[in-house]
Amino acid sequence: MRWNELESEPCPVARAVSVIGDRWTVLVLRESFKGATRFEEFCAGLGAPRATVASRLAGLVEAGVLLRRPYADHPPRSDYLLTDRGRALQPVIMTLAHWSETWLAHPTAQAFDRRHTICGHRFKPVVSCSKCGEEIQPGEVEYGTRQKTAKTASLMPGSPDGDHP
Amino acid sequence: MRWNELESEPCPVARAVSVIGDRWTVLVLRESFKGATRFEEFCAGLGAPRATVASRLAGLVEAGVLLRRPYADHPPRSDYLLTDRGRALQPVIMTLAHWSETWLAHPTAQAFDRRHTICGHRFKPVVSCSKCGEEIQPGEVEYGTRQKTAKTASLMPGSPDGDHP
DNA sequence: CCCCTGAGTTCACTATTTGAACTTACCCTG
DNA sequence: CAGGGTAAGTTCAAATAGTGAACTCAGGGG
Repeated sequence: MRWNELESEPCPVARAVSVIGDRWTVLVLRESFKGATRFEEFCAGLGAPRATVASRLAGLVEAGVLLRRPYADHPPRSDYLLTDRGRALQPVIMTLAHWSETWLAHPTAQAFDRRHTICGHRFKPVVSCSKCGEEIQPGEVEYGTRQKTAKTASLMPGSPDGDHP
Repeated sequence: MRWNELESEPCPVARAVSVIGDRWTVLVLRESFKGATRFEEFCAGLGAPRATVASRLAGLVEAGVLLRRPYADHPPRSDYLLTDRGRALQPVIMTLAHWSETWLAHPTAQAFDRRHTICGHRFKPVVSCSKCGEEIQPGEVEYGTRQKTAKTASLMPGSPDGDHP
């Protein structure tokens, strides 16, 4: 199965992956959320080859996540803005960044400095259940269809490395 | 920049991407959360070439997201269990699936059937601020360092496709 | 005129993915 | 005990994608 066939899969995760399941694509989105709009800004923030940046931007535009808006003719210039669909990815990036800060500690790490503009604070994204309102703890989610739930290594001796916070 | 250099970047998103920023890796995790533990289960659920599955499983084990546990010698057999670090990725997969269900409607789509085992209901993952407790709306997050916030296409005329729910 | 910026494209190389077949080792059935 | 099945991978050639550097337009400035 080639990955461009993923977009016609019934599973929502597979279709999401067909849009943003690529290393550079996620980083392009990060730059977008941090305020980048122009080709050169994306190139500078990413350190990826220009051709790669161009192809990822084009893909995100095609997927309706970014909007390419010409802002000058003649030297034809465009910038790239998040659409509603793109902005809706913010929870994904936030939870991903939070996971990384929590579980991938690193000498030169620097937190992402996310601030909630309503209350003005730095925050952690808390994920809760839309039905009961309780915060969802790892292991409290069950995936239907198949009967079994995720099997985990909780009672394993000496799990290598899996022990940060 | 080659992507294996990403793991030593200061940005948490970049380091997260170095671990799970790959199409098949995310789908391997999906299978894990759905209960897969054995090599053949991953192969069957993914439709990816066996070599790719093997390499992604090895990568996730190396990253401490999965634990490879031998369960038989002689025909040497192992299975793959989520570690704490792996289970902590659940919010990422949930918000990703939710984004896809909301914004990538598709004829053959079928919802992921996530159920909160505490209250027993199907739910949507709601992301809120750990400081004020309010649900975070798109556009209410500001990324420090750079002054500007994400620029978006909210007041653009005729945004192509970016208008689903 | 010469160099600079912005937004890409082109090109030669390298690395990774794919799909199919092969391996190893045990179990089961007839 | 030959033949088939299962599990967990490896191996290999061919196709595909990513990399880094250089190049292209179209102006602008000095």
